[in-house]
Amino acid sequence: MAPSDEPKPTQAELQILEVLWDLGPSTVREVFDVLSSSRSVGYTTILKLMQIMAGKGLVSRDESRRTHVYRARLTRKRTQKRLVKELIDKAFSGSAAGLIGQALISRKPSDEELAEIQKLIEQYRRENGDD
Amino acid sequence: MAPSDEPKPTQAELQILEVLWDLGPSTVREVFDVLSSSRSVGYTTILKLMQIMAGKGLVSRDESRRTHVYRARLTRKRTQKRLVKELIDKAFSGSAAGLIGQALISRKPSDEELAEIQKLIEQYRRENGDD
DNA sequence: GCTGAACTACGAAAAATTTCGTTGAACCAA
DNA sequence: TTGGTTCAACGAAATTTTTCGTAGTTCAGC
Repeated sequence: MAPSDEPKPTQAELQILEVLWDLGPSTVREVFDVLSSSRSVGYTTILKLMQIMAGKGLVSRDESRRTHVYRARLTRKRTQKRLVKELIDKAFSGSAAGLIGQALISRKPSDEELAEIQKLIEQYRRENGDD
Repeated sequence: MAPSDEPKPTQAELQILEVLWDLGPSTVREVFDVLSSSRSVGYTTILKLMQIMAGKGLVSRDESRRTHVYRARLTRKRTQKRLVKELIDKAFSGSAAGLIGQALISRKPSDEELAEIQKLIEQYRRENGDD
C-alpha cells in the first residue's frame, strides 16, 4: 500500500513541486524564473532547495548534462490527496462533508463548477454505490 | 471585510485551537491533558505555546484567577474556511471542484455522507442559484 | 588559451517553530 | 507556619526551514 514514509514537502518545497508539475521536468533556472516573478528570492536559494529535495527523494534529477534537469517524483494527484486527507483529519474531524461544505462557502463556485461537482458525486456514486 | 492580518496559527498552535474548540475555554492543564495523551510533550511546552498565542491574539485569557483560562479568539468555522481557501489556491489552482473531487477520492465517504454532501450542494444552489 | 557567463556544490547564517528547565509566587492541607 | 503541589513567567536551547554568499567547474566565443 502507501508507505507512509513518503517524504513530506515543506511549504517552499511544495511551491517548487507546483512549478515542476506545471512545466514538467525543468532546470533550476526555469523554476527560479517562475518563482522569482512572484516572490523575491535568490537563485541559489531555489538551487539549494531543489538539491535538498533530491536528497529527500521528492525529485529526481538528470545529471547527464551540465545543467541538471529536475523531475517531480510525486504526482500532483497523490500529493493533493495527501494534503486533503491531512486537512480533513486535522481540521474537520475526518468529515469529508465538513470540508466540502467549507469549500462551497469559501469559493462560491459558479454554476458551471457546481454542475461539475454534482457530476463528480454522481459518478462517484455509480462507481462505489450500493455495496 | 476580512482583515488579512489575522495571525496565522502554526501547526502546533492549530492543535491547541482544536482542543479549545472542543472543550471550550480551558486551562493549560486541561489542554495539556488532552494533547499529552496522544503525543509526548511537556507541560511547559504547551504553556509557552499558549502564552505565545495570547501574544499573537490567537487566544484571549482570563487572568482573574490564579489559574488562567484560555479561550480561542478565532472560530473554528472561520479557520476552516481559511485553511480550505489556502489549500484550494495553493494546490488546486483555485478550483473548488478539484478539491472536492480529491476529497471524495481520499475519503471514500459513506452513502450517508454522500447524501449529506448532495444536500449541501442543493441547499447552496437554492441560496445562490439563478442570479 | 583567455574571459565572462551560467552552473553546481557546499557551508553556514538567519528565521521560524518547538521544546523544556528553572525560578518564584500562590495555594492548600496538616 | 511549614512543606508539598500547582501554576505562570521567562530565558534559552534544540530543531526545522529558508536563505544566500563564496568557490570552483564547464562552456562558448573571441
